[in-house]
Amino acid sequence: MKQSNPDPYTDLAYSIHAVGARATPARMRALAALRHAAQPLSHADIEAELSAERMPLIDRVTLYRVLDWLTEVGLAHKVVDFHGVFRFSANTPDAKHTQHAHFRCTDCGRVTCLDEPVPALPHLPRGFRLARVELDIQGECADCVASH
Amino acid sequence: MKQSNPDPYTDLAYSIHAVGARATPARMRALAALRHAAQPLSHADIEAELSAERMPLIDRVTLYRVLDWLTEVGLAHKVVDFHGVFRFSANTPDAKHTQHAHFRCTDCGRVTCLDEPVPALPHLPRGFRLARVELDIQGECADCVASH
DNA sequence: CACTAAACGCAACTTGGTTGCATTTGATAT
DNA sequence: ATATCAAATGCAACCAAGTTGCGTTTAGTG
Ligand SMILES: [Mn+2]
Ligand SMILES: [Mn+2]
Ligand SMILES: [Zn+2]
Ligand SMILES: [Zn+2]
Repeated sequence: MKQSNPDPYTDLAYSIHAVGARATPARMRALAALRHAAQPLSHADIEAELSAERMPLIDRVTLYRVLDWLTEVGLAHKVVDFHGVFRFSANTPDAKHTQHAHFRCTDCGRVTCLDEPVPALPHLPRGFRLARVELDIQGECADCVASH
Repeated sequence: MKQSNPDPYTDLAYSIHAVGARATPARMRALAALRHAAQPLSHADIEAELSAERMPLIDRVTLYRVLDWLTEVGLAHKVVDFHGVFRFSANTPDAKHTQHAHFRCTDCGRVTCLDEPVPALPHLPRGFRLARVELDIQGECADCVASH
């Protein structure tokens, strides 16, 4: 368990060891991809990125398992997009991405983080227990509206 | 274009003719299923229901096309659930289902309509155009929490 | 360096959804 | 009533995303 990097967040192996697990290449590379991404990535997105890095290929099943595992241990966040495809994002230490909503442009496909906080939920009937909430907002971004 | 039923909403053929299209068995039966449903139904749900009615079977491709068509003309509403599966609900004339959120129990799978209105959205950056919003709330319902 | 639980790679499979095309049919016009 | 034809259907083949089972490899530990 070497401690290479002084910043615990940017050190991939450190982050993985921190949840008590083995820091394998597949996990580190997938997590790196998520951390450098500007938007939530699909399995296909990540597979494409990883195979561009000229390194040994990671099996697609392994990648599915790694992504679900990252989600399980809280290093990533999993949501389903409007096409029914799962997308993953890195959970920053302060969990920024869970605190705000995302806007997806139907034209160019870009995802914009909305800076305002997610609105308060309608409160649940007595006895109900909340697990998670997903808020997806779809439309056209300013660029696409302008260029019509 | 016979006008059999005095209530235009409960008359399936009427509703379909009203959007200028042919009232076929597949369309009427699918729409009926959605209108009688207490929750949004998946393609598989509807297929099961339709094949229980002892009538000629409707091809699965036709059902996919009918559901997307109903959505296109505004007779139905299409959303994607937490598993990435599309679910459809009938659009009542006053569009009730678009005005409130749904709670899905991870245990028993039941969907509960939350009576409170959907909270106000975070407002969008200048120039953005909103098309649709999807709010999904997941957790355990009171029954499942009680029976642990 | 040896050990072993944990992770990986591969093949096969499943589910949900789509495409192309030949055949049938609902509504209209005669 | 019947002919007509765009619109809708049925079928076969295909695709994309995700899962399961199992034998092999490997990260971390002593
Ligand atoms: Mn964000
Ligand atoms: Mn799918
Ligand atoms: Zn755009
Ligand atoms: Zn329940």
